[in-house]
Amino acid sequence: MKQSQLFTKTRKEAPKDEVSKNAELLIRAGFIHKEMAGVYSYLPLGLRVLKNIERIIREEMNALGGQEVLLTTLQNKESWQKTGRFDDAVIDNWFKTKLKNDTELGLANTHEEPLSALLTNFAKSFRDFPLYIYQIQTKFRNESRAKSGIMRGREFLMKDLYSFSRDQKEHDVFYEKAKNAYHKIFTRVGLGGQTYETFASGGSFAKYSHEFQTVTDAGEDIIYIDEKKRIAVNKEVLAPEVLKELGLEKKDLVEKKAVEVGNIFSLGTRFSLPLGLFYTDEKGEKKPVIIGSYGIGLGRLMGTVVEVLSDEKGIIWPESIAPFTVHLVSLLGDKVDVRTYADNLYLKLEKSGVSVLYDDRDLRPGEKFADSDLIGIPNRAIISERGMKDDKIEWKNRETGDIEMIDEKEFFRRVPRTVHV
RNA sequence: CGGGGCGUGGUGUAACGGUAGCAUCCAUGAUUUGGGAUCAUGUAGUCCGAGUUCAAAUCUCGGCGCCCCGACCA
Repeated sequence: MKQSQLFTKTRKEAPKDEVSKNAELLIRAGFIHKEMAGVYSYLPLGLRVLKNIERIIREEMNALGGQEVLLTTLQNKESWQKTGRFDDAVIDNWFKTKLKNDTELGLANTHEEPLSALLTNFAKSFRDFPLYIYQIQTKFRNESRAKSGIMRGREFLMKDLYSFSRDQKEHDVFYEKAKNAYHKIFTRVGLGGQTYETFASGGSFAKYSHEFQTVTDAGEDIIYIDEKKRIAVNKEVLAPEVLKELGLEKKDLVEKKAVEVGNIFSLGTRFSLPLGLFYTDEKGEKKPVIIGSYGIGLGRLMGTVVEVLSDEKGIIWPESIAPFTVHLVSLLGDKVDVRTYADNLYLKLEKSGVSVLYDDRDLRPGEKFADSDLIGIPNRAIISERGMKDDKIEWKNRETGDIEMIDEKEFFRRVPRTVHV
């Protein structure tokens, strides 16, 4: 894409109504626009990042055997009444609305009930299970206090996977697989080193749930990390008997602030019983389905990457989710041949499928570099008179700042051709 | 939901109760071109509603909005 055609602009100054680093940088660089507290629009650059995150998650969910669906945003209250969760006293952050005839509806808050109820139409035999069903869909939660930019909003994109197993053992095996898939996802988006599998409160059907916590001061949670074992315990369950059970010792634990980028938990028969999700086994016996749920907030994940991977100049995207993998920057001056060469190089890159943002704007170098640092594309290729006199392209790494002068052949060897939006 | 702070051009900021200023962005022109250039000209603003006052961006009350701390977070 040509940068001259990008409708967004960068800003030199941070918006006064944002304090969090993720919102500040993402707004300054033109990735997102704040519509109201806790509600953000994704602009071209931001949407590309979101789509890349989505692609990685989708790949891992499919590898788990997940089937993708898209459930509705408007929700019938019937199934929620069966589980007792339509009551505001039970879930206090519902957005609710009404049909013209006064029928009450819920706006998508989560989907255990609708999906379980839906499944009763299809899955009835032991032969139909296990099932792993997921979606990437907008959730609405009436948070009493939105905060931290895109990390805690009232409207946000979420991947939610639900597992439907025939018994606890089958559930447990999948649960472990899902854990591994989650580790892969966080590693692939560049947060592997800072993200810990964390024991948290499990609710009524399991002793623990598992959170994936990324260490950052922007986090809301306090976790205790055993760095050697690479696991952590959420403060909410920290107790001597818990540590003993998990084989951890207090002296090995380090307290850190962290943000919950994902969570998985076992729901047992909490939803299958009231909603009538049963199957008939080999012997003709009717049994309740064991359910698990597995969530990742995409916007929160994107915000966390910005919190963790940025410097004083701007964002430093990992290649896997960067809006583009290469930022081609031409320093025009009045040299026509620089423009011609850069234009041609851009066309060649596009043709060979490289995800490239071409800064073809007629601006001074300082402004172009500042924008490039802010936007944070991992690889920068600078075309200038200086390089062209030796037939070289300047290849700069956003993270390290390292610069190499390389020829076009080497340049084409280096440009990433990863699957990318 | 409790507490605190704050609302001034698109953005960021100033103005004792007394002429709403600066910077940036945007538009036009000129000079510039390796780290957010310079000059000139132009466009554009006091969140909403009441009240006090000769006079309100400024004081009072109400509303709306935003941020932060805490509570909450299926």
